[in-house]
Amino acid sequence: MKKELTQIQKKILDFLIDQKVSKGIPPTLAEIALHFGYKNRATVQQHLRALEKKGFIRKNPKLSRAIEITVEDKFFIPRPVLGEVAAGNPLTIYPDAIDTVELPTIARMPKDSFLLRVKGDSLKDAYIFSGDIVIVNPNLEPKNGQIVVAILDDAAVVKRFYKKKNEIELVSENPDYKPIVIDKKYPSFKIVGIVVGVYRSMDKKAV
Amino acid sequence: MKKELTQIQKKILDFLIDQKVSKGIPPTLAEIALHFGYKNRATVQQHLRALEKKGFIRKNPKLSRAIEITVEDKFFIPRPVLGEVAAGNPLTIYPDAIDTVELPTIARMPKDSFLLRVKGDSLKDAYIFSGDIVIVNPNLEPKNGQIVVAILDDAAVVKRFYKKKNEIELVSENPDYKPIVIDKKYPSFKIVGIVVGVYRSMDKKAV
DNA sequence: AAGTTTACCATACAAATGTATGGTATTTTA
DNA sequence: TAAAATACCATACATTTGTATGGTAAACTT
Repeated sequence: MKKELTQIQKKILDFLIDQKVSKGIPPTLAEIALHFGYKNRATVQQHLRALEKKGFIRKNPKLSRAIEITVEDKFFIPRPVLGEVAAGNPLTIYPDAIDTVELPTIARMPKDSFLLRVKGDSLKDAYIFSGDIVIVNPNLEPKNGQIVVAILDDAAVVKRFYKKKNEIELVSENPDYKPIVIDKKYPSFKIVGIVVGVYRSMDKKAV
Repeated sequence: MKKELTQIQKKILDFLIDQKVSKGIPPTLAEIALHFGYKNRATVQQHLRALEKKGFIRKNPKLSRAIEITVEDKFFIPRPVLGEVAAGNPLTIYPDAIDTVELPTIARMPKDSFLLRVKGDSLKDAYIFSGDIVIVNPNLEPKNGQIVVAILDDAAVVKRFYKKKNEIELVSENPDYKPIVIDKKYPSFKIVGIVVGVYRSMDKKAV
């Protein structure tokens, strides 16, 4: 049996994954048809049948929205990590995803938050370590003492944020690193978002 | 308007959250009715109407499974923390939930897993700290080097697991703590589960 | 050249689904 | 004590949904 997907089948699978990740629920046939402009559900039906035949999804017959995505591990869907962010010295942030993190299929990432993998050890006294995944919300105003992700000359850092009179100070918790002081008018400085959580999977830690 | 939930309404909300987290999709009215033993969907219908009236969910009319949970931030779902577990000296584990944690939906949380809050600093070299939430999966076999939760005489510890010839060694990463050595026939020793993830919220860290 | 796969369409239908309406009994609130 | 909310039940109905069947046209195997 041929296992490769056609262009359209791949687009539909992408849509299924995207819906499941962003909306939390798989779409109905009608919703898929609407999205792709099909005039009836039978067309979608055949694409799904092809996807199931090739082993990418499993359908629970008769139940609505019961499309299981069986690529890889059933539990996890790779999510892009948008870049690496330095806790010590700045690292470049990549325009495209540089890596993927295994997130559960059940996971629902809000559209406005994203993930970054931390490199470096300057935040070790804030208990964030190299390899950890930080959850970044770009739609929050930073308050003093919060940990933020900031862009400095095309590089990104994750540090604790302090607003002074005419400058902003980004401090590491690790005394080995000096605080970064930014004048408010510094052109290429931008707060990317607030770190709202840290997540670390233990999978790879076994010896 | 009264905002408090009745016992049954709370149970139904819990079920909605649980289904969304574990299955990824909210249930249909029929599925809820089946779970609670109701003979028809109209009963569920009224409970959902009450939940919506009190502002805990939002329904997208006419669409199947279109139940949005609107409690607090949609990003975080409250999950019970079953007890506290010692990374240093053993602590008692509580039979009922002692607290709830707003766990991000991105965190891996299989249905059979549960949460424990860590106290103590014996695992600080494994980057787990007092106050962190560990996600524990009780249905995995421990491998050498993995971090496990174990029960010793009605108290629980979280330590790194090493299986030797005739004994099991539970070691701290912190050199201040001596390893615990357990004979395989020790009666009240039991592995509770494997730590599959660590989560820490940043909310409270702002100064 | 013939067969298969792909990519759409249309129509039809049973089951699932959400919803409306009305009923009964108990508990809570005013 | 009366009114309102709660917690179930039953029946009914229009849509939604998944699915089956059959058709057309193009692209790609063999």
